[in-house]
Amino acid sequence: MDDTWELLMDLVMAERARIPQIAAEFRLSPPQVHALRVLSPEQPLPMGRLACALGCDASNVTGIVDRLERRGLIERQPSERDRRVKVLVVTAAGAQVRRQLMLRLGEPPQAFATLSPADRKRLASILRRALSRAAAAPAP
Amino acid sequence: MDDTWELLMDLVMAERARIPQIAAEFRLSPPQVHALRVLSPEQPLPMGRLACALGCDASNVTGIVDRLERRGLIERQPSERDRRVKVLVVTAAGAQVRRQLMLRLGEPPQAFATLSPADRKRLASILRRALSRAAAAPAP
DNA sequence: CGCAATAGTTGAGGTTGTGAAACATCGATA
DNA sequence: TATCGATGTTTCACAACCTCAACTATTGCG
Repeated sequence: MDDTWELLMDLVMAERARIPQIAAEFRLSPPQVHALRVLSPEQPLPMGRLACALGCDASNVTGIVDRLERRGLIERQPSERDRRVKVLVVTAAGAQVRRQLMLRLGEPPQAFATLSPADRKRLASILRRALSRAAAAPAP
Repeated sequence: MDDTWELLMDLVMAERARIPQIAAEFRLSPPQVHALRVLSPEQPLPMGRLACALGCDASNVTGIVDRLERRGLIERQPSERDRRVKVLVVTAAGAQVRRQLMLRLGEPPQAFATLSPADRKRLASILRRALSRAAAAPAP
């Protein structure tokens, strides 16, 4: 009788499908979008940390970064503290693309734009409760 | 100040990341999981319709179906009405794997298991309203 | 019949992903 | 200080995914 999660899953699936489409609008692949999302222009990140954020192997990140760098969106720079690591810096061009990308990704779907303010407020409140609990109970 | 959508997006992203992991548990790839999810054992589907459901090219589906068929989870069968189309039938083994897969995919995350019944009820109500509006306003 | 349209496959080319091995570098230890 | 295990990145081999264009077989219509 409790189909709450099922409903939410429908939404997750519907939104999931939007990402490849938005990626294509920017001539990027979904992993490239994910990477650009993670890479803040204000805070360079070592490759290893990007791999961790993307949840994939470090050797895989090499290729993704290669292609983003080839387009001039990011740059590898040697770290000053540790000569093994290369930090990823978002270029000016990359920052501009990223800005528009984030805007596009952040657009709420029609379904939510038409919800009443009261519903939105309630929804936000419930979600905050749920997410805070998720954060408070990490894997052992 | 309305971060409702942002909160929901966090949830979508978190759930999105779960799928490759669950797929790996079943020794399947994410597209294979998606395909098996779409293919109901009770209702065979032509390849073209599967391609449509997966949102990808028909030529791509050929390979995905190849691999699912090689594992004995589904079968290609000639359609009786149209000798061009091949309908995809879930085998007995496929139906069993699918059953467990759906169970695993349907598990609500901890965050929702700990929500109060009242919150769940409110959440379901709001989501139903949002999704019904989304369905009522399709693309032109 | 002739022929455009449709369902599926094939092949080329690019991207994602993993795992193993190589390499340079770091940090701790003897 | 010399060594040695651990770490960050890359490279390679391999499998899967994905698209596009071309191809075959079949359908349904004029």
